[in-house]
Amino acid sequence: MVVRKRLDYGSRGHQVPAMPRVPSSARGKRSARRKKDEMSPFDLLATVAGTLLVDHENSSNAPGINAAAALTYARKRKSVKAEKCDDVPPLKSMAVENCIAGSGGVCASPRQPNICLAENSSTRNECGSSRSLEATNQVQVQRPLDGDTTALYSLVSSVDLDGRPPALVSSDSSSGVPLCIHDKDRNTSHLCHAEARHAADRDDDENSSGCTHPCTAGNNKSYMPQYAGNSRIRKMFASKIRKAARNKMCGEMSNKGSKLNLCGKKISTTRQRVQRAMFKRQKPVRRHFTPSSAKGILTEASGASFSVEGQNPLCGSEDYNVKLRIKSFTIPELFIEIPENATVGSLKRTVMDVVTSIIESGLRVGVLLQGKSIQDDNKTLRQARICHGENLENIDFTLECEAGQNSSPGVRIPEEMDFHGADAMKPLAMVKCEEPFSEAKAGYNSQQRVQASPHRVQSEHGSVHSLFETTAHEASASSQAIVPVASPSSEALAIVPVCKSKRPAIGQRRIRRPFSLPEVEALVEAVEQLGTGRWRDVKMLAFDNTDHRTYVDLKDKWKTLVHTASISPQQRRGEPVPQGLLDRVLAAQAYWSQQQQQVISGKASGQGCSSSC
DNA sequence: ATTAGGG
DNA sequence: CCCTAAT
Repeated sequence: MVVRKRLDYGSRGHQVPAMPRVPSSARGKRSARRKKDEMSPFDLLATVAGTLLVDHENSSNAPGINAAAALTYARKRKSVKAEKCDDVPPLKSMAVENCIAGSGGVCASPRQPNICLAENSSTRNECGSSRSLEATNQVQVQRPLDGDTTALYSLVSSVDLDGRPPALVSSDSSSGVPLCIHDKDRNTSHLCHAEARHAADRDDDENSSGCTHPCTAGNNKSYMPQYAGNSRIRKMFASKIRKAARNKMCGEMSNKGSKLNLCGKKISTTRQRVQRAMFKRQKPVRRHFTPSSAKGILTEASGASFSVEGQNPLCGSEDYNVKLRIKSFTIPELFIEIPENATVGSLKRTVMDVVTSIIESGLRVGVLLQGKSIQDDNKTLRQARICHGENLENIDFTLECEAGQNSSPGVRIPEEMDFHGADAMKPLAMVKCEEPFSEAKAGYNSQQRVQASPHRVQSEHGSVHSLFETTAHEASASSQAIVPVASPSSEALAIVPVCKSKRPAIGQRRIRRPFSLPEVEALVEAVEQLGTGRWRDVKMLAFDNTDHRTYVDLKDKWKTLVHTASISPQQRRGEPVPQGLLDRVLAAQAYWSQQQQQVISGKASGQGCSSSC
């Protein structure tokens, strides 16, 4: 293979340095060595002390870190990440919980997982009245009570969570507290309460080792600083969260329909920052993987949930027939991304498509009693303790995804969206992230949302980022944008707050985006010209317009390409890369590494680059 | 902000 | 892809 020699570097006038920057191989190695071998007793002490300090300072808000954990960190510093569980704020774990359609699926969340099952609406009143957007449907339900005469009327005790805003977003940039809207006129507050409890319960159910602190919700502000104060901990925390999220989203959900609540997708702020920065310094585009025009308006449909509106006073009766009426049934929350120039008609169609996809994916109703999901469908109501005399303060109904994840075509997770891709113009449903329920519990000022004007439509160019930011769990910040969503009867459900968070969300792994062949080709070509070690230039040369490929990504990709090229074809995985390309990779790698060697040797001998110049 | 490397 | 040390 002939390695392409220095060529004309085009407009940029790049000169391939005869002496490429010395890749101080020693640099990395040194650091690595240090990391592993130089941990001194001081490190341990410092670690412990620091951890304890942090713990102490935030003990009231973040019960997560404890002395034991600190010790653990100290002992296994290298695996601190794994230990971070304790630091996982309930908020994080919650967010994770609510994803329904795993990756690629739609995460809808019945923010108000309550259905108002009303028995002739005689007893119930407020519950559905406010939010019912859809037609009222009468449903006859037979409820065999296991031969027991226990009445079902207690079902009513369920929740009236309607007051809850579809999106728990704080509009106050100063507070990182997710809000639960309290509707003054309706006692929606308990909704938050109930959900917070659910969170806790779920935590327990899932053995989230020690990560059960849903109650810290009451004080987000105080709890956030904890992470801000210690970047290391924060990162570990983020990492932990990410992993938990990943596991939950992909694992849990596929098996048993998970709650249709929200999908906790967070975004790596750091990355965002980086990418944004790169965006700024964009230079003339050389490649065209990404049409830069595909920006769109992000719209969020309202979440769905219902409340049991009625109850069946069958107590003591032998009549097992229960007449229930679901007064309100809306689809779960979802995000839709659609070009600004799309027509209203297309918007409607898009919404319809998304809704359809959700429905087609299969939905089923889940029942939560005391925050715990009742999985066994064969249980009688009595066995499930859904009967008179039991603690029925909170029975929630949720929409659960019947099918596995990928069941919602065209729906993607926000982070994953490639706005530049060929399909960029296709409207996509997006996952909406919500704040942890537990957070909702904390009293917050509902006014914020109420004040929001229902006709604001976010359409600025930064919408993409905004959306991402919105989905970030850290939704602490921000301004909200309210997007009107088709809502016949107006009222709250129609208003979806979109939060724009300035603060980067911590820890959200980017979605995997395998390099396409054209991208690989572009990379190879660029490296052939520029060499290894000049990733920023490579980025500018071949991926300047591709936001999601950072120079680090390119470097990593090159690394994998080199590796791929050096192993047998049988061992290769993923989309096969043409051997020809791989050959070029090896050739370029060999050439440039040689160049670097020369530079190094030149330096070492103090000869400058005489040998190669 | 970049680069190099380990994970 | 992520995380980090060293530049």
